Amino acid sequence: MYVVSKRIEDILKRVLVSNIFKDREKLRPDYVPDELPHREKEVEKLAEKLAPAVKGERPSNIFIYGLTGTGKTAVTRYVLKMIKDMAGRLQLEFKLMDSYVNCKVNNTNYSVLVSLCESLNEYVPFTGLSIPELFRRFMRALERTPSLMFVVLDEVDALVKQSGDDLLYKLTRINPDLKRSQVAIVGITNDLKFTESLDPRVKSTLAEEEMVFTPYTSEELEDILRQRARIAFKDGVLSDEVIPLCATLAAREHGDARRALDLLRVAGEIAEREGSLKVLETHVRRAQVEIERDRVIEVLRTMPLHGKLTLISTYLLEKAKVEPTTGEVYSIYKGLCRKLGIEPLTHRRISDLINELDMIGLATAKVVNRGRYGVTKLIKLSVPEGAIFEGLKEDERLTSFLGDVGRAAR
DNA sequence: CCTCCACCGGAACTTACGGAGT
DNA sequence: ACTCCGTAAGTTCCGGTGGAGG
Repeated sequence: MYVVSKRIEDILKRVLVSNIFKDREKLRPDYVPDELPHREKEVEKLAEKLAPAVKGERPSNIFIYGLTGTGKTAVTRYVLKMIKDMAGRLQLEFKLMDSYVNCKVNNTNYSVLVSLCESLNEYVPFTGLSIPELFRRFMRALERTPSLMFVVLDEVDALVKQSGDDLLYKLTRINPDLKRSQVAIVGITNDLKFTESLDPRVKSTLAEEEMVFTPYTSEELEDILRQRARIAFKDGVLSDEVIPLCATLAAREHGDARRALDLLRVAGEIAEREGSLKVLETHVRRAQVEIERDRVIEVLRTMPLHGKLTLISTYLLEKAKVEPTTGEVYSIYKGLCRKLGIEPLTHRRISDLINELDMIGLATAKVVNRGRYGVTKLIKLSVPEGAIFEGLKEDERLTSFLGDVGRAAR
């Protein structure tokens, strides 16, 4: 008892007085720093485009493209914050507001509208109403006070893929129906050829202006990391090679700043956990493995049963040195279902589940044409099997034969 | 040069669910 | 109590595909 409470005390102490961190929150992806290194031009350009807002003129709708972690969201937040600060000092006779919606999280028309309403302090039920009714309430809330509202739709491609562009169409044409207020849309996407999938009518109004964010280079990432490290870490705890390594690793992933910051933060956490006084190269290496591993386990935890079975089927085929094609996976999958005494899904559905595995990044699925022998998908797992087993073992529906699978693996 | 495999993937439809409005 | 609504997951149906092998 004494030993345990002593250890808990140690843990608490370590959290309270860190050897490593000054302020860990500064490394979180949603933290917007006072300056955005190597995005000065973008900040300026976006500010120019949005500036008319402070005069009460509706800015053009803007579309921002760029891969993940290139600063799109940060720049947008940053500029909007400055504009709102400015507006606050000017005492305008209208309200300047913004609503940020992440469409990857809210990827249905309904939930996007719900969060738009909520940002106007308009309560709406999370289900039950019709879309037109929801839209009406949004407009009513908007008209309560004269206002200019920025609607930021982050990862808007996810919304369109899921639910079509109806809502986008309606939003782009809302202004003529508003008497006292105005809406400007900022669309953000990391799908570079997203607008091709849009209705031309939507495209022309939504993307009146366009901006493209290019990936950070390794050197630029280093600057970003240095700036954050200064405020997040205690002085002198980072050994020299840490920041360049994080930058290089992230640059390999198309210059993803979020990735770089994650690496740095987790490396710090690992160092802290083992009571090291410095963050070393080895901590970064281990951070890389840990991030990936945690991601896999988390994804697996929330994956539906049939998705898991599809994954296991692929795994078994790879172990048996059979090329996993859709057909092969499906027949193994059916066998697993029989063992579990559950109804298998259709071939068509499994084909989709395989695509989902690809999308999540647990596997890659490539369509191959084998001429005489038809067209199929060639599936390949892209994560270590250890992490897969780790993620699956909690599922008690699988425990009965997961042991067998494990043994077969050895 | 044609055929034909073994699937791909779009689209419409079904079912179940949670809840609103009346 | 009843009807209406949107979403998620899954099924059914079906036209399309492109190159190995005849």
